[in-house]
Amino acid sequence: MQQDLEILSELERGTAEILLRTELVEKLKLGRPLRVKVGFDPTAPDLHLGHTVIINKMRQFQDFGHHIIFLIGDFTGRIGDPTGKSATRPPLTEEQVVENAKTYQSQVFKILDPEKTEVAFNSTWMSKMSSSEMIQLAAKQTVARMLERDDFNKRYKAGQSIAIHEFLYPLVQGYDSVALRSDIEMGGTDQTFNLLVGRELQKHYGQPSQVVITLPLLEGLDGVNKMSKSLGNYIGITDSPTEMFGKIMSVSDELMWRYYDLLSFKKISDIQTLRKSVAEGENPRNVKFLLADEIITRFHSKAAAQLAQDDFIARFQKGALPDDLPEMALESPAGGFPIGNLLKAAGLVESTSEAFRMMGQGGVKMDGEKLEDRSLLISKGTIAVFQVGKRKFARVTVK
RNA sequence: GGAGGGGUUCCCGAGCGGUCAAAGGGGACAGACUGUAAAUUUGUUGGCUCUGCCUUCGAAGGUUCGAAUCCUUCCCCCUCCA
Repeated sequence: MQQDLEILSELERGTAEILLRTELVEKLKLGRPLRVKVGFDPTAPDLHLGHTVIINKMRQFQDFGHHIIFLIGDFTGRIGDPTGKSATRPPLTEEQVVENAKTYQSQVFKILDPEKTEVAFNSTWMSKMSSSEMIQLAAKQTVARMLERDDFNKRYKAGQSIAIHEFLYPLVQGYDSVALRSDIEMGGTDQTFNLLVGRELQKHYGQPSQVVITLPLLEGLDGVNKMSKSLGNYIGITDSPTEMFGKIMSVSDELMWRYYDLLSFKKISDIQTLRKSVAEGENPRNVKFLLADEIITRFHSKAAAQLAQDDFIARFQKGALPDDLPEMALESPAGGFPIGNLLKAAGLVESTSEAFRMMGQGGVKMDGEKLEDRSLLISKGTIAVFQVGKRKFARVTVK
């Protein structure tokens, strides 16, 4: 009993909400592995730290002996989302789904134990569902209830469109819980509504309702929006150690604590100690170093983390060039390579116009020398390091 | 089915025949300052063979010396009524 309570407080750590907590306590007392379901969208196979908040929690359940179901929502992914609003997602092909699923697994298993994880695809049962069954499923929810969901509500009030199939997605997700007989479903706080639909549907299908556990959404590097690939404010778990280090260092001090809370495996008391030291004058940068070290060690290795830090110090405190400097040889047109074109060909800028803009702002350097002459021609045989802004470099050999 | 409103550059949003690559804000990027932090501040923000040229204002046609702005058809969104 005492032991159950200890487990409970560990499981509660870092969660946003548990509905209902009393039910969770009951379920934990059942003395059998609980079926914990978490769904993932197969359209974005590259995981970032935002996803790992929940994966870490899954790992925790796993460590306590529970059964983790990693559900891939391939059925909905294959239908696509032609709402029109959010940059029309093309439906995925079966091969793409399989491919994405593989990518997912290889990344997720950096945290989860593959031996103890069940991977499921909702197309297994959804693609067999007949249209009459689908309508029966739809009959179990009401439009008014759907409009309670925050984003639907806002869009409805703002006069934006809501396609019918969007109402179907929460139903499908909820039905997944029925199909899997899940005891617990976890998701981000933005999933609360969908997760609750699962509870209701299970009741309709004569099953005990799942406990819903929501986890906070991790803010992205901008500190405002949730971390997402499409916003470009993410730290991917396959990012190189140097990239990770740089991105973590660019996080604001305030956000750093948020990352500690949601991503670090350190004890809460240890994090408190760090906060205290900063309050007493410690440079927050050093605390950020520790965070970077922990995260890079998790996804790469301790050695890689150390190298990344050394590289960072050398580069930004001593002005050295990065280790992983891209090297390339570019074919020059006759008569010399116009600087704008060279920067574009090297991938340092999007367009020659941008190259000229950057030059006008003093953001372009060749071997450390600021370049300002936009008509500059780089002659064949030149080997030089070009830099645009603080973080874009390339060593170019002009052929 | 009927009536009305609307689709503008990354986003929001002005423009309603020439001076519009298109106000303003947001975001982003770059410079200064720093701890690749925040705040502040300066600037940039369609492309190119860059003092000029080319492409953009839902799509396609048309009127005009000239269209984001006018006309026609089409597509899409919203509101109210049925």
